[in-house]
Amino acid sequence: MDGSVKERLLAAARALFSEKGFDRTSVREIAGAAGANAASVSYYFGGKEGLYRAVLEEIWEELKRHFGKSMPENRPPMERIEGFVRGLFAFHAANPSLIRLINRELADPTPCFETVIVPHVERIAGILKSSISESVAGGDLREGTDPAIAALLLASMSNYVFLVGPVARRVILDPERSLEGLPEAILTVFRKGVACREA
Amino acid sequence: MDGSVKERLLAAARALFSEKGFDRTSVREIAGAAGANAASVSYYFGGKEGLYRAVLEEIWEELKRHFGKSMPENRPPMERIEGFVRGLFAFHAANPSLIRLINRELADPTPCFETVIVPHVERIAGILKSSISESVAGGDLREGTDPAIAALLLASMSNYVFLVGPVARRVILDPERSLEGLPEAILTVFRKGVACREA
DNA sequence: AATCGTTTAAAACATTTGTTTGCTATTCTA
DNA sequence: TAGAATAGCAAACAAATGTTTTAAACGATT
Repeated sequence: MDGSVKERLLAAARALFSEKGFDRTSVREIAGAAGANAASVSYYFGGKEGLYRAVLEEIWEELKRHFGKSMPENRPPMERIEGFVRGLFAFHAANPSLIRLINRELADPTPCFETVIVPHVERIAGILKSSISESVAGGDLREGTDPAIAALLLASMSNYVFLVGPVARRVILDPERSLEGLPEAILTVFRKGVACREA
Repeated sequence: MDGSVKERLLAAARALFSEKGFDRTSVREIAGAAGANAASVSYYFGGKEGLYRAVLEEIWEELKRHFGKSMPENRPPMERIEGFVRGLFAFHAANPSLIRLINRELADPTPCFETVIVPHVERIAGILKSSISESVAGGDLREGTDPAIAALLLASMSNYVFLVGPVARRVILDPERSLEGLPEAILTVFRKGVACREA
């Protein structure tokens, strides 16, 4: 075991919460995986929920950094939109089963939702919506496009696969199919769906 | 209270499971809402999971009937595709917060997943994919369209809003915006995204 | 070396969970 | 009508959970 108990708890909690969700993970299980005692969860994080909150915040910080790179502010809006989709897929590739933690929170909010999730989602949604607005103004997307709806549909396509998980992926996609071409497919559908000129 | 205890349990369980999910709903809570005793859950359904399974099966039967009407087999494939989207939205409108139960199961499978969810999803996915294939063959959708990916993206757009629930809808869409025009927006994006001629 | 605050573990604790056990009332049947 | 089966409930039960308590080990500082 390397790292402090606190760090190990955080890492173990992250893995277990990601895989099974908040409710189906017990503090004893986390502590066991971290090679620590169950009491240390309350000691360091004030309880199970505090640990969960810490995990969520850690993830959002990473996602923020990630989007900071894939959606550069100084680039044209259409590039930021593409960066959103590609960045999301790349992040997932680097952290399998992790986005499910966030999405699970979107589907079934815990008390953390309002304090840690909403602000971050609002931020990303804001960037996405304004990028779309700018693209409309700049003539890259069709006049009359509703930024909120367009953002929602883009987020839908980009998130759903990860949300429904490998099991459901198996049912809809072919069993051994990779997600290789999906970001491009999404962008193509998005572009043709709301664009007024070919990319 | 009307109906037998068994029926009342089923109705209460359906409402509570839909709203809060399996883990966060206790049998005492269900029994209380049904005006019955907690023991009756084990008595009639063999346990909490049995009751949950019964609820899921009931919902799928309804959804099946619903899709049977909105996706008529004797109509052209593009109409079935439209029927999928409109039917899903209509079903949701009639049963708010209910599709979340199914989607929650997709995101976090319980033991019921393999036995009750997979077969039904496979069925719908099959219909969707073959409708898309036929549309491609018939010239309504672009040559080279991948039916599996197209079906996945359509399902993504149609399901995500309901999955993330009212709370997250608030964040992405405007607060008081209705879902009125969404099915048409989805179909437009889908058509333009993978169609080769305007609808 | 003694003392203080921090860290860790084991055990005890209080709750909540789903389920089972008896027992009572009702309903159907012979 | 007598008896058996079913329906329903309150209470008891066992297991699991998150948390608190208690105490021991450790490390730095004086």
